[in-house]
Amino acid sequence: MKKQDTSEQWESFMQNFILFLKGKDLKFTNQRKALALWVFNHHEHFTAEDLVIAFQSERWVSKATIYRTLSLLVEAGILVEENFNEGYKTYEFKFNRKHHDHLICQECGKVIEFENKEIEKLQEKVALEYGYILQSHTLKLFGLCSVCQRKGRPRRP
Amino acid sequence: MKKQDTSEQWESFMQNFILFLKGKDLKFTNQRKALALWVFNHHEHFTAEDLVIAFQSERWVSKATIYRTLSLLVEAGILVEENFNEGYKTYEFKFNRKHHDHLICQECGKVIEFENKEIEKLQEKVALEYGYILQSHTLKLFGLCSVCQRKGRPRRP
DNA sequence: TTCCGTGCAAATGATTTGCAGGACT
DNA sequence: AGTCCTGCAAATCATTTGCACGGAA
Repeated sequence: MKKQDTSEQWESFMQNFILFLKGKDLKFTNQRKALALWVFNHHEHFTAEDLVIAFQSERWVSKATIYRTLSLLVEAGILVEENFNEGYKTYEFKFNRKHHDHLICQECGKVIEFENKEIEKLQEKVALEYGYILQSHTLKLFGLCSVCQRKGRPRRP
Repeated sequence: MKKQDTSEQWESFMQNFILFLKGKDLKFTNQRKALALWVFNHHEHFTAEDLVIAFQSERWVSKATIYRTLSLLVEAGILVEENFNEGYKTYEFKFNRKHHDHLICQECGKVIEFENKEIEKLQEKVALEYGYILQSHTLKLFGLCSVCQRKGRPRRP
């Protein structure tokens, strides 16, 4: 919470990104810096379109660069791609955050992050039963949040 | 396995589809019947493209009708849509099949279906903790199957 | 200076839709 | 007969790419 912490995180974050770029002989441009700063400040889920709106309106970073940079950030392990529902990708800040899964309200779209060690253990067990080495997983729970439950019959007419 | 069983399943399946259509004042056309028959015989995962290839080549059902019918089959509860990986949808036969989750090999793409009651119970518990009413879920485990483990270092160069 | 990056617009690929003639009930 | 359907081609939507110029190293 202290300003100092955030600033340190930022340093470490940016260093990480710069090293990643160097390792691939890529340049640390103003656009990449600006986009990295934006994602650093938006830990919630967002889409490419969100970035387009934020940056294209100021005539600052083009759509093409946004998509190209998002791919880099995913490759660098800074973001993860999620396919929640519709025909577009959702991104989530991952750098230095521990793994979690999602609980999604089908009515309002609200997303809650949760972590459950017991479930993870059972997943390992299942993988073993089938002779798999588990590398990663995705768990999404879809339901109705407490607010939407109260709104009565929530289905479309 | 007995012929009789399959035939009975088919009757029940088709009746179900016809009733669904009637309920929405939709017609049971030859195209819809042909597509329903195809999915009934393809319980594995498939894509819209698979159907296009199967039917367009014989100049029998158009792409537009395939997409429109897939939506109907999902609405009827006969198919479920999955977003496994890339930029297209995968469909899976659901009618009269019990729920299951997936274990996917990242090397060869093999998909194993599994069911784990303990995990499902814990999911209910998690949803409750956050005040959600659970409606459905998706659990995907990604890993290496036993065959691919033996092939040595399986990463791309 | 030398690549690499960027912006633009055009290309792509999956899926959707408008329209006019055809097929169920 | 009256709807609902289908096929076609054109339209969308998110995302990708080719190309010529501009900017980091």
